[in-house]
Amino acid sequence: MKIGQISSKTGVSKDTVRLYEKLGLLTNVTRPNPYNNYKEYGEENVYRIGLIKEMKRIGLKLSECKGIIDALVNNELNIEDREKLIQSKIKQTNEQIKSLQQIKRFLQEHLDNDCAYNNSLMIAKLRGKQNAPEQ
Amino acid sequence: MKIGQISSKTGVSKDTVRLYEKLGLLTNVTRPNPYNNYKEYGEENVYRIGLIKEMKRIGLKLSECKGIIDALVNNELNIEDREKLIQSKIKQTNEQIKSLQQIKRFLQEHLDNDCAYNNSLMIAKLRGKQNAPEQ
DNA sequence: ATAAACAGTGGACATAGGTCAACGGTCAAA
DNA sequence: TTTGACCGTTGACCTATGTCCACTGTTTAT
Repeated sequence: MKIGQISSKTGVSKDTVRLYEKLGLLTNVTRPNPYNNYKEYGEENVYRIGLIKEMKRIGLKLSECKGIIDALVNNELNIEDREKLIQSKIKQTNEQIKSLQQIKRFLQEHLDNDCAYNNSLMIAKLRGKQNAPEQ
Repeated sequence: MKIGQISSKTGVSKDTVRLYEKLGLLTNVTRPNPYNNYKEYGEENVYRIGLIKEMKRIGLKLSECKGIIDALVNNELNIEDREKLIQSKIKQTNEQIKSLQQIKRFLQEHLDNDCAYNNSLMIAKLRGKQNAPEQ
């Protein structure tokens, strides 16, 4: 498919598709027609962009997205190295999940304190010298 | 404490401390000495910067960090609005956790396929037209 | 008293990740 | 065949998040 189609199919702009291509996040982009030099994008790039969107949404940088994708499809690595690479990505992901859960607990605690007696050590820590709120 | 001290205590550069202050992420920054105009940072800012670092690590932007901190300490909001704000942050956090778990499952699946028979639908989807790997 | 370390300000610069506009070529439908 | 939608390239521009530098003033150690 041409760039307009993959753009509307994935919901990212044509410029962004071109950027991702330039950054090496896409694959198998060809120019099959000798009379124009339109590029041709296959379905795997739709899939890649979808995955990139998902990873970006949770805060991964494009270079990290590329790292993951490359780890998954890299033909040059032998099985052991690829396995190690993916294991390390999984570890990173686990750590991020833990951090998020911590933040969630943190928020939840604030919420509980708000409802109960509106006085939390953490609020105090964030607020500093101000007086306790009264509302 | 002065900027050098909070900088080394938190591990972020002085410039970054100044940037965070300018962006409204810190609080209670004063200039207690009338003869110099050195700024004074309290312990609550150490705590804030630590929290910011944690949130940044998992991909939150500074504006989002500010959103969360403000939601937690905002005195202007009444309890209901603050509760709603925090609830929405918790919801966002939950969605991020789900995404991460999906990516983790995704990685795990690749790993399993790698070990088992090195041939996965998803790898194929990412790879596109290339031949199946043989290694 | 003087040098070194520290502080503040302003502005330039850097990188990531895009977005947009201009220009010229191409395709498709009326 | 002409018009409008599409494509590629280039380069400017934008926000976010910092970093660095020059200049000035202050504090501290010797």
